[in-house]
Amino acid sequence: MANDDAGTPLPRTFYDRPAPEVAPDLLGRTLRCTLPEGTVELRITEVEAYTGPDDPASHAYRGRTARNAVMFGPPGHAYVYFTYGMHFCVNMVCGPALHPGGVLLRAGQVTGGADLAGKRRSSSRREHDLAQGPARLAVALGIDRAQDGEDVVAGPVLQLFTGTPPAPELIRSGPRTGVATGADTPWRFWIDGDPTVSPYRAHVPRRRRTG
DNA sequence: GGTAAGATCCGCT
DNA sequence: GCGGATCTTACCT
Repeated sequence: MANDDAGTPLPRTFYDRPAPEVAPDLLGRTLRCTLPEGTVELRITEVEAYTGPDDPASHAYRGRTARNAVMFGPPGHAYVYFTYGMHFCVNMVCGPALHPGGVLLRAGQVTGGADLAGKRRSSSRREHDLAQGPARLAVALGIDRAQDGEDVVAGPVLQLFTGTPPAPELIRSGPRTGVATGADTPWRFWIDGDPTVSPYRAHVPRRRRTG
């Protein structure tokens, strides 16, 4: 479970910067989720940055609501939201004082508690897709709405450690996945060549079900 | 009070 | 490669 390579906890100041700056810095970090069921650890391999009023794709774009309130709070907390009627996604809240926003965790390599992660991800066939995609990552870690607002600096449920960041030349960036607006903004970051990175998909509006 | 669209995933073809 | 699942949120009247 506990990984000796996890390193030391990331301090609050790590998150107190604009999301697009924090996002690439999160690659290679170790995220640990400790629940009564057990502990799962993963190495972050793919992220996306979202900011505030200047970012039409961000949940914070239209101001504070009950759903996105955590994004407007102090940095270093988890913003967990429910989408598509069935999926949870996890963000790290960044520098809200000056730049309300967060970083969506899109994929990771499970490095600890793979048995438990695999149990939760029963449809997973291979190790590399245990946390390949934001909703899969949340399932593998056991994260749902109960973790919305969790402090990822103080813990005790979610904690981030220094881990082993990739060499700078392995960090790639490109347009964000599945967003309707601001798709030209290269705020998706991933580790080049990592098998756990999710495939890019452009946004496709879903047609209303014809009655 | 009604409705359209969504920071997605899975199974089937 | 394509379409269905499933429900919350936010915007419109």
